[in-house]
Amino acid sequence: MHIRGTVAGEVEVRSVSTSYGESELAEVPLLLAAEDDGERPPTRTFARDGDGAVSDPTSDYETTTVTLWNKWAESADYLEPGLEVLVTDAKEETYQGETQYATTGDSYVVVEPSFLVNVTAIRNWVQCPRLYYLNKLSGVPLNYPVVKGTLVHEVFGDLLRGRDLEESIDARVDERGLELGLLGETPEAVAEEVRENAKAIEGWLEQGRLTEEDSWRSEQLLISETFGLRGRADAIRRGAPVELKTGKNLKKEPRFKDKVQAACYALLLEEHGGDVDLGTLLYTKNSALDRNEETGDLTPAKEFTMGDGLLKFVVRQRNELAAMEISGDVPTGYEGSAKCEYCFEQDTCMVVSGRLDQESKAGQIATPLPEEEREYFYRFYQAIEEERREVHREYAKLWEQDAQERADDDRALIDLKFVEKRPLEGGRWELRARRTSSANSKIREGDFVLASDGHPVRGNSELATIERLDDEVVLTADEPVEVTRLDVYPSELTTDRLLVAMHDALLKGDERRKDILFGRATAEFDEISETFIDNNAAQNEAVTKAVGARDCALIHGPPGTGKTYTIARAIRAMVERGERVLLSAFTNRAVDNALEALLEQLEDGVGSQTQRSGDGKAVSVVRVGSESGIREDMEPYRLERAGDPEDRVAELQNAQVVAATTATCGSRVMKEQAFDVALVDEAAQLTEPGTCAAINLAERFVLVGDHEQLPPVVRAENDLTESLFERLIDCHPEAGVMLDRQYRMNQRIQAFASQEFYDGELRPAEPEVAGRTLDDLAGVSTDALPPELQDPVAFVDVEGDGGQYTDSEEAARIADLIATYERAGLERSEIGVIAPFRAQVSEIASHVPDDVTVDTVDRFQGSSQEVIIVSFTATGSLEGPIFEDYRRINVALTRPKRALVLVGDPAALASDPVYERMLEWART
DNA sequence: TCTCTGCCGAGAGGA
Repeated sequence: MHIRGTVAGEVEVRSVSTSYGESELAEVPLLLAAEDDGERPPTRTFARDGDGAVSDPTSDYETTTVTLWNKWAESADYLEPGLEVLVTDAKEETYQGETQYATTGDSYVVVEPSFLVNVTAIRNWVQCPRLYYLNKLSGVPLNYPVVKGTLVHEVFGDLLRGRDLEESIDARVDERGLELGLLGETPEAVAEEVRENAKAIEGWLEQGRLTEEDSWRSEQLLISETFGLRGRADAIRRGAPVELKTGKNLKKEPRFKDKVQAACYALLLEEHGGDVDLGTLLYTKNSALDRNEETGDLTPAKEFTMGDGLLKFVVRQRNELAAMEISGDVPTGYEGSAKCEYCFEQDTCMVVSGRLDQESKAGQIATPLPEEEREYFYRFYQAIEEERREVHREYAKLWEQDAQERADDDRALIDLKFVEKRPLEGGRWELRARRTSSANSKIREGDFVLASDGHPVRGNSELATIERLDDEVVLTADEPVEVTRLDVYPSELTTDRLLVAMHDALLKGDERRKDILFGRATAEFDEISETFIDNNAAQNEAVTKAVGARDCALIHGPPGTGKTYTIARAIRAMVERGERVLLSAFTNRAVDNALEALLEQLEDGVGSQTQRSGDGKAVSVVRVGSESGIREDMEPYRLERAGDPEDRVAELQNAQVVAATTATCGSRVMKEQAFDVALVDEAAQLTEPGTCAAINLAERFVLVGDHEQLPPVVRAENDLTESLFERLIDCHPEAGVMLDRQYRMNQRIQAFASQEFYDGELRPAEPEVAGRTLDDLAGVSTDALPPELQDPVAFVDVEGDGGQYTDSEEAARIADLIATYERAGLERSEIGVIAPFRAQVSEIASHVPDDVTVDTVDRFQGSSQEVIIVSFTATGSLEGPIFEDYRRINVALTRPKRALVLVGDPAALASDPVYERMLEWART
């Protein structure tokens, strides 16, 4: 039976004499819960909250002792109270009348099984725990061996799927044009080298075909809920893992870390019903010239038998890694037996140790960072790792939640009916399924998802790209899966990049930059006499500061104040001065909006320049990002990654303006780029490390945003919730400018937000704005509206149905209001409805016509409408965290141009002072 | 059950 529980106290380790000799044992007090539903293997579980504390240790729970024998006793060192432990194939014993458990010869002990560890992470960890840590901190830089290795793997996969070798090489090399260009490689030379490696693979494949019909499967993503492992095996041949290595290995035996990697895949396969005792490592750089002296063997393949001992060793290593990650400790390198003098990362290791004043086996060089910087590092390291644990929790939900729960959570589409699988050129597959309901989910076109025939972890599943998602789902994948279900596949990519950005800012960052970030120096500016914007003093000052900033400028742009225009004008001025500019923001949408404004601005700019100097040179602009993320009309500016390396790299390198999300700024390709200025829009929605990803690439930076609107989205409550923008606005008032003229709202609409959030400083830019009403719109007459809707701000009293997250009475009333506006001549597309909860958004959407935009506050940020109707969805009181953040109400109230209607229960709203003031304002 | 976007996925190698 499997035993699962939390460590409930101190672990006792001792030696005992047995009939087999001296044995180690560890006695672990464990808190168990009742048997679960029996769907899974007989496992005893317990309930625990996020901090590892048992949430309700009542009579449902029982404490017992699990004895871990011999090697498993080693794990006792890090079995802190609160850690979760799973013991497979345990035996039950009775001791002094109490039931206890112990490991058997077949047992595995898994620490924190819900913490999914990557196979490659274990490989690094086995090599040296500190190497694992360093890789995490600084990422893998762009270098040729890595790119070549990736290429050979891709070609290998293609060969297994039956693709022609030359066709595969051509296509794969072409796809990596940009990277190869940055590395200064020619396609011919790379293709030749890949061909060399591929020959070794082909030769070996031929051998296999001569002997018997092999059964192959390429690149399968495997997840183990028992061992807490995930990884993607290069190939599986007759049920056993095959790992490809493009490095050289002339020894008889495979390298140990490679064996470890194969052993991880064996464990994964075992959970999926396999019985693996053989692993193959394919060293493709080994050629006929490297004939094995002993055996005379020409093959690059090295087979080895996978003993029980190796598999258990691997699990213990995984445990050690998981325990360290949970505790937040920093590895020193003493945990392993690697020799520092052979290590490629020795220098990096010593510098990191020195700068962060960490203990390390390699020793320290360089002087430590100032204490406040080290404190910052550890604070943000913790915060980012907390985010990572939240991502891990998302993975765990793949098996902890049942299908319906995941669908209700919008994380899965479970209603699919498989239609067909069709082979594509190049050996990949197109999969089609029909949707049988209109259930919504966060899955969208272009996403990477787990496509399965029933269960994302236990069933047959494959990573797939969503090509189309309407009544039918069209996917592409490496292998054919009879898909009936799609699950969101969580990714650690963002957290990885945050960590690297923070590391780079502190350890590679320029001293002056850090003085600014830590408030140790005052921001300086060049004198600029040019006038950039005639009729708006604040905007002109903002552009002047942005252009003249030697360190940074901070532009505070409340709703409707033309920050996008200001950004565009500033970039144009920078470009005209010959500077190279990075334009970034957190979301693709924000990047595209800013880019659109810039393109308009540049058209004007080039025109006027032509008039002035006769030099009408076009400015080259490039948008970096994935096809699915970039808005269609910006597609012509998208940097294509595939193609001739020289051309690709020239396009990027010569671009005067590069636009990309902050996440993309952390990519290997973007990290190779350098800019004079980084301009970050919607900076108040970015975490500090997120902002660093962009500003790390530039000499100076300009942040544009509004910290009175919504903060960054983070999973865990921690230091990431405050933006760098907000912090710098406080500590560098000399660098800040607030845009104080708004071009959006009627004066009456703007009054409350201005008073409440902007100290009354926000004003209409022009009389036309202040006095705008629905009457300005063609065919609309305010007189046709009932008296209560004739004022630009109206309150509609609806008592509500008392529902927690929905209110059908409000929804019905809103449908009436929309009909009323329509009768007065408004187009449906001119009306927007905002609700706090997604459930209420769906409720309202089911009451109103399709062409009325209904969405949550969060998703309305950044856009505006002629008429906005707000559904408060609260009866009696304003309970719930969503109402606590007043920035959300600021966003909702500042979306309309000409009319705002608040719908809700006055009694509920009056229960909070801010909402009460809002009520007064709306009713007068 | 509060709100939620990114990312070409993971992994590719060097003695």
